[in-house]
Amino acid sequence: ENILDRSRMAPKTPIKNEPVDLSKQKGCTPERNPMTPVKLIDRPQPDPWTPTANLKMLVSAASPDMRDREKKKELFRPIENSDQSDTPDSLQYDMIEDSMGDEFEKQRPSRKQKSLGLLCQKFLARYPSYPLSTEKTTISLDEVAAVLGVERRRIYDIVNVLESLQLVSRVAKNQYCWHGRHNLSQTLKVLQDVGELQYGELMTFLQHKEQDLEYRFRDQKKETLPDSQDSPLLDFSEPDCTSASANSRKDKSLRIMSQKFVMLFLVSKTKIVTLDIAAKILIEETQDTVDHSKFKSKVRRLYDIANVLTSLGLIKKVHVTEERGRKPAFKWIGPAEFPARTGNFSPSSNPLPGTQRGACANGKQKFSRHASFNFTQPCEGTRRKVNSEPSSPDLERPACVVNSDEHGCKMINLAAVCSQKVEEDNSSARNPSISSPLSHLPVPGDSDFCVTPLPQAVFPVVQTDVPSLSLPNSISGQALHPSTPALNKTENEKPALLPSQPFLCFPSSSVFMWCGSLQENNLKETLPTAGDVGNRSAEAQTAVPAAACQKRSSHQLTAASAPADEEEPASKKQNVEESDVPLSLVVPKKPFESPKAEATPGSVGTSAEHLEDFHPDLASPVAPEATDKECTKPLDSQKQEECSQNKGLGEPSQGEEHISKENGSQPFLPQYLYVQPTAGLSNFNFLFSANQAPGGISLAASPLPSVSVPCVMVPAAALASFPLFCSPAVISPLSSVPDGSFSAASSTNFSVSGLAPATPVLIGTTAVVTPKVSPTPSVDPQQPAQPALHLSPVFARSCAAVKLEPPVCGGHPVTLLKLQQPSSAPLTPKSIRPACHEAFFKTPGSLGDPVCWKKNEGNQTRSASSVQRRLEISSTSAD
DNA sequence: CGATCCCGCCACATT
DNA sequence: AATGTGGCGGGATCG
Repeated sequence: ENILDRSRMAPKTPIKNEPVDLSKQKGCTPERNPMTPVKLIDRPQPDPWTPTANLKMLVSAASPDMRDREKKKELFRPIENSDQSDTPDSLQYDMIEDSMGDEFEKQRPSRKQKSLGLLCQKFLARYPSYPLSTEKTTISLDEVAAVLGVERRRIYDIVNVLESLQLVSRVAKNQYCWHGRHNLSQTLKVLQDVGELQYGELMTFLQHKEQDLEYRFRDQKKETLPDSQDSPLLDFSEPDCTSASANSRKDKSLRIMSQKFVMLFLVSKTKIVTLDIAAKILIEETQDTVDHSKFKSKVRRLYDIANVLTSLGLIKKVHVTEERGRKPAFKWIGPAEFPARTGNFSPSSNPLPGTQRGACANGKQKFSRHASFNFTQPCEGTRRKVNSEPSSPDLERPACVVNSDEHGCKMINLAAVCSQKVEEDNSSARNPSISSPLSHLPVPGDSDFCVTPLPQAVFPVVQTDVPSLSLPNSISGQALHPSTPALNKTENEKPALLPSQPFLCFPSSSVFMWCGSLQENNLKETLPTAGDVGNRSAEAQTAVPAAACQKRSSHQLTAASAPADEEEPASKKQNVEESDVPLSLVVPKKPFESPKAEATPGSVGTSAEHLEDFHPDLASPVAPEATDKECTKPLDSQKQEECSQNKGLGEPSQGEEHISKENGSQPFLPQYLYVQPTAGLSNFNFLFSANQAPGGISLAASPLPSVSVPCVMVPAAALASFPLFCSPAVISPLSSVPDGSFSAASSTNFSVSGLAPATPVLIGTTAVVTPKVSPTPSVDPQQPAQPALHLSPVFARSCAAVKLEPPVCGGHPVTLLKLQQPSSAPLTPKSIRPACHEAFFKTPGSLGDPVCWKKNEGNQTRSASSVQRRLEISSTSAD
């Protein structure tokens, strides 16, 4: 509908403003956006511009009926149209169909045409979903409002929600910085973690019990908790800088509400949340009392938020049948589960940047940062962070604190929510593939990659967090980083930094093997998802994919139909978007993606590709990224010095096999190989094994020192839950050796040993990357904290993991935890930081030596290092 | 008639 | 005080 509407809308809406715009545009010519940095998307207002639109325009022009204003616009448009002809397909259809009837509508813009959702789509169309690193796009509220032809107030509605997801951040008065979706997965992860903390316990609890309980709870709810939720869940806001003063009203509402709303989805089993339940949960006070009016008001706001989220392709409207009848509800169709429940907490540390506006007003700094980070691809981002660390400004973002105690109440609600039955809006919606599969993907990588801009800096941390459960986190993080480091080298960034950090640096080309923690099963599931994504990407790039992904096909169709999708991601379609979303998810999985992304704009696709690796089909199709392929193969011959294994790799699929071979026993393991194309960076190749081994990873990771890759192998069991890790552990580059030591764990795929010699590798913990960046630090602290706070579950898990690990790193992990905990306890970011520092320093030695890394024995060292790093980072930043 | 949600008043925040 | 933000809810539309 929206689409159609849009087309229609275009004509009308703008009326007032448009003239202005037009004038501007004219000057510039179609692309005009000159003014706006954004430029990216011309299509922004595609609606009008579609070819069909043009026709309409012409027609209308011909007819006297047309309005004056319209005329103006139209006149201009035609010109523009020519340029933009490419505009979105959807529009076109509409246009065609409508063309005749439109006129009427034009005249009178229906409410729909003015809807916030549509407006949001237009808004999003203006900016690239995955902006290039270099670009930092600045958004001027006034300008956008004028261009879109709406009052500024409406723009606030959109921006506030986007900000809650960190798609944008406020830079200054009237100015926002567009970050795109690079960090989206990270943000979601954080929200999920936080949500779990707050609601999760109950949720899970409830879930088990099930609906019955739910209902009960609902009733109970009233009684139970007063929730103090008031305080922003995630406060992105920076506690520190800005005076607390700001808190007052701003923190609340839309931004926070949006985050909470998203959390409900992420925590909900069904991924479906009804408006009323959400409203009740979100109402600060006790639910019962809630006046009807208050409730109504809340619902209204939720509609506003839902419209934006829908435009983002994160949710869609559905109906749930409950006891009584059907109720409006929304279903989450965005990426789902990242790291997953297993190790959630970490995120909290970094919470989302979003809110923090006020904080220090460092607009400048932020700005710069953003610039640097944002766009760079994830990988770079991480790197930069490192570099940037010194800069420190980031601190602003200090971690967010999450307070989530009120869980109880919420939980109840959640439970209710969860329990809800969904009618399922439609068969299609359900595709498990989308939501669930994705979930599997761990995002660890993403976070790293994504790391985005400062504000987001947090994320990186988050990543770590995930793993936080046990060391694994760090590991995972590290894994990701490798690429970054490499980049750094190339770039010249400071090697020094790198060393400190947890990553591995490989000389330009190197091959990495990853072990996926995911279980086969999971993998499979994930794969599909990935596949989807991949497909999309592939399709976009090449037509190939389709076959492979049946699943998506339905969804894809749209995409397929419009080859251009890639280009237009944001522009319109949810469909596309949806796919996009998943993609993003995917990306996360593969830590490396980011690098690629850098190289290729279509980073998203790339990520998918990686995933695809698993599937032969996908992989090949993906090809589009010739680079990848090239990389892979070349790797064989070339790069992978170490990778004896890799040889086989030539192809990704093969790579898997190899891995498996090595692993031998492990059936699941070999998931895939990821080769990183050199594209942007130095050439890195990655091989992933999908196996679960995650557990191993975690530990292994910690041990950084010994780059020896071997580490990885943690018993999966523990980690299993976290897919992420794998990677970290992974990293071990080539693993020629296997395992010896660790592998014992079973999964061990790699033997890093080989690597060490071959190339200098730096292994960092995940944290590493971020280290310097202030934001991250904060995050780290949090992570630890969370666990502590929270809970047990995680904690326990972590412990378990640790136990498993013992052989390898055992102790270390634990240690880390402890350290973290302290920090966590305080909760407050600040407090945490200090702690971190201390901790950080303790271990430093290990970190510092590059050499150590390579060889290091020590898991311990590694772990410590990672931890330290984190700490450092925080500290540095703080400093 | 209930579900949506546009519109813009106006309070609070920031400059 | 002016201007930026954005809470909030009346009431118009939609279905």
